[in-house]
Amino acid sequence: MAGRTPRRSGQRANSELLTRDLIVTTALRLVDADGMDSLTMRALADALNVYPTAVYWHVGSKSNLIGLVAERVFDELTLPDDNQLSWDEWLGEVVRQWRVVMHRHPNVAVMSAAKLLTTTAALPFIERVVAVLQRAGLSGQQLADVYNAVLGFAFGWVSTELSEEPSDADDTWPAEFEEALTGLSNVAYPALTRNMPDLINRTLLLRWSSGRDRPLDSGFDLALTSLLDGLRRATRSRQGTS
Amino acid sequence: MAGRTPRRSGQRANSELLTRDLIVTTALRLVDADGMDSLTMRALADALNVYPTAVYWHVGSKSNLIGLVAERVFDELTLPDDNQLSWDEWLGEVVRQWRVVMHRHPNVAVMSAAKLLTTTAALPFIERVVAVLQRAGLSGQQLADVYNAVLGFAFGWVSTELSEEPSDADDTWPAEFEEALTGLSNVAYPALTRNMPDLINRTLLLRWSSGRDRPLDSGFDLALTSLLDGLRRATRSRQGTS
DNA sequence: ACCTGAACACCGTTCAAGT
DNA sequence: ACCTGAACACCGTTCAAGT
Repeated sequence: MAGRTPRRSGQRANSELLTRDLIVTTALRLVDADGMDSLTMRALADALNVYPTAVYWHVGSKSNLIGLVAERVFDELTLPDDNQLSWDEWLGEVVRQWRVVMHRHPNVAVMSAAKLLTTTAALPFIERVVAVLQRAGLSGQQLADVYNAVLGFAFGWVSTELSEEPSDADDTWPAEFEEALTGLSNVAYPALTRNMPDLINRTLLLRWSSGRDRPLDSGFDLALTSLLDGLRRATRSRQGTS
Repeated sequence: MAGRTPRRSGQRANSELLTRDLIVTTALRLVDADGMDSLTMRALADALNVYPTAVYWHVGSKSNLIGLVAERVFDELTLPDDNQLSWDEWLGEVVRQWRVVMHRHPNVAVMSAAKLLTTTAALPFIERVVAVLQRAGLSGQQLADVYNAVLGFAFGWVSTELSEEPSDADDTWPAEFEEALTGLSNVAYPALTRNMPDLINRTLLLRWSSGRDRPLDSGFDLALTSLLDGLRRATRSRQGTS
């Protein structure tokens, strides 16, 4: 097909030169538009109007490129001021911010929870989180536990909310799944059938739409406030332990 | 190479016949052994000593096969008795069980949070969860919110814990990352450097080992108990509020 | 019904060569 | 330094044909 082959002349089509930055920007655009699977080195090269190997020269490998895309999304985070807020309020705002950004880039969100990120680009972010926890009087193992509890929740919960729908193209599975759920026997599934109106396509394992189309706002709010409430009590009762 | 081509005779090598069940079992074995990426229809066919198209006849497509593998892992869950336990205690046990099973199949865990699961196989599990919440006096939107809060935490947090390390083969990034973290300036990163011994390779974004090798037990425990504690208070204070 | 065998349209990545 | 061009060893999936 036309468009597969880059320009034949020595220079690129547009006046911009091929840079690492432009590559990452274009990659993020592809991922946002059509999902992580649609990010191929060849499609990316096509979009940039160069040969795939030109992309390799700038980013090394696909997995490295994916890391760069994740960093780019990280940079969209703007952290709240850490005065005027208690540590749990501040962390709550950070997690909310995280969710907002991830809803802008759901395909990156899903990937971020799946792949271990080892990037120094997140260090300024982490410094602020640790500083807030330290100022709250936490230290040692307890500081690490609160950190993991909250960030694990933020990354994981939002990623689960945004998990991607199967793309079997022509498929009829949403209709079939809905039919199966509405047609459930109320003797075999008494609790489920009774509460189905509040659950169907609104809860995990009972939905066919991703949180991209149907955000689980109230469930997220409840989870976040409950977690922080519980953490506040847990840290208050045995402050400074170990 | 040898081994690529199935047997030439009419029948399979071993006496077992090729069934959907055997295919799923073999697929799970491949995924557990070498990760989700190593599950290719061709490698699977090789392991079963048939042509790839024979696998297609039984499972339809790769994405359908992945769903079947997820169901297989789901079946390993054994739910606790729901008498003798309060609803939050019971849910806590379920989430712990979930984590135990996912630690047995980390590659499936990561995939489960990334892909939207629409399977009727989980319905008996869901019925019990909803029944427990209902018996606790929850209903309507509040029931759905608690459900999403807890399951989203279970799926997401554990998936984040178990996220997979990059596999760039020969790579030296673990050592480089560790060096970057230990060599941090304590004027630029005062809180981070002060707490680094408790954080390095033990917390999200500051680790190069997956939770498969270094489980985040205490962080998980704190998060789970805090979440449930908070949920108990939140539901008690405004019971029945739709 | 169940499987073989060949083919199509893709992948990520490497290597040599150009400028 | 930066990119072209060709090639290698793979993919998922479809289709026709065998038994």
